[in-house]
Amino acid sequence: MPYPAGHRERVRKRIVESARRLFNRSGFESVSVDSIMADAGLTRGGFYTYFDSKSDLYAEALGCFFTDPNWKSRWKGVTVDLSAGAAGSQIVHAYLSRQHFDDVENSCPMTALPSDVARCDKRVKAAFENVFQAMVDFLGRDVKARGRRREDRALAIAALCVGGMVVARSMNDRGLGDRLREAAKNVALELGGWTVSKSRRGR
Amino acid sequence: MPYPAGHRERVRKRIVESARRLFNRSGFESVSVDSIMADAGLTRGGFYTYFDSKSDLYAEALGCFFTDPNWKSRWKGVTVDLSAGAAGSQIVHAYLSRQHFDDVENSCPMTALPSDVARCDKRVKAAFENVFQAMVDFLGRDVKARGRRREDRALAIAALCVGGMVVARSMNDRGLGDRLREAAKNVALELGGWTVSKSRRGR
DNA sequence: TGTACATCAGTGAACGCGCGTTCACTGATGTAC
DNA sequence: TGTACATCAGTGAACGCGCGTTCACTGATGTAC
Repeated sequence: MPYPAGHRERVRKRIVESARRLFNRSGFESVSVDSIMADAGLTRGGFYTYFDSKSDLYAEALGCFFTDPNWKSRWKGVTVDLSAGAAGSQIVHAYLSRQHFDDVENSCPMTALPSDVARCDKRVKAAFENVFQAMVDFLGRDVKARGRRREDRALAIAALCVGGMVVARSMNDRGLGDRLREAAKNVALELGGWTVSKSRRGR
Repeated sequence: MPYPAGHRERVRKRIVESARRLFNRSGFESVSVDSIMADAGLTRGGFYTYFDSKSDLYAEALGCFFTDPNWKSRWKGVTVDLSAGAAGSQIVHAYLSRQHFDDVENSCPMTALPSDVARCDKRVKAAFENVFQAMVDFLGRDVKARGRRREDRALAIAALCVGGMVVARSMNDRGLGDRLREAAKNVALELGGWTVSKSRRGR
């Protein structure tokens, strides 16, 4: 058994990480297997001993967003502490933050890749679905409403976060993007029943 | 002056239409100039007498969504009549309809292409921005609130429509997609102050 | 009405390039003795 | 401790292919006479 135990595991993880960042930045088509392997410090030839296809890796890179225990502090200066209560409000603030807006590489894949995924195969969509479902579950526990209305609002808040962010990223005018994130944040907090005092509305 | 007057204009329009449909279906990278020209009944060689680059055509195809006066009846069985009042409610219903969900080719580009656009150049983003701004303007006139709150809600309703649709398209589970569209619709109507009687909530 | 002609919309072969994937090979490693 | 060896992680050349773009050419057209 040459090479230390766990070596393969660690290298594999490094490839997935490189892929996640590069896919987030450039989408599925524009990232080559070559560039992923180079980013991970390897050459293209070894790729197919780790993954069956580029598409396979894509599904894995996409799905690992909430699986990775580090997601809660992925955006610099923004952390989410689910044990501290008001998790829903924290997620909304973090998701629609300027830090998340700017940090494309560590972006939530729902913001960076949704229209890519809509054209992909079932495994990729399944991974996307899991990410969305996880977000809705986190939000839902905290929504101040009951039954159907609670479900509706959890789904809507998630859609609002994703929609606000994805549209903001697709515009030239940074100011308009800021306004949009701000509006989405205000309305999302209102929908969750997490509205804060007026003095904090400016930021 | 060989060829009838307006011939060039008409052919050009046909190319943009083909491009719009194909880009909506497969995104920027996966559609070739060849396939667009073939779809328009031409061969690849002529392309560059009409457009400077593939990217140029993309920007134009994207921007023409609300410019084309036919957008109000783009999805089969769903029409929007802005003169009839309650335009906001109509837009929300149309945007989040199953018809829009299914009709990818005639989809709003904000639903079909947002993460593509986020990686494109300024001209493409400018076109996207115009589409979004147009939608927000249509909605804003009708929102039952005032001042800053009205603006916030118009922006949020638009983001909710786009987000709900784009996420629904990226999932495997059609049922979950239906639930999401439904929830987004309910919440969007509530935000606009356009809530209808309980009996219509099922559909 | 019929013919010769100039125009230019459209053609299709060709360019260099980068892609996903395969495969025969190399060489760094831990192990056995 | 030192050496020979089997293993297998990683290499890089090669495959066929489709891409965006260019360009010398063709042939359908309206016009002039």
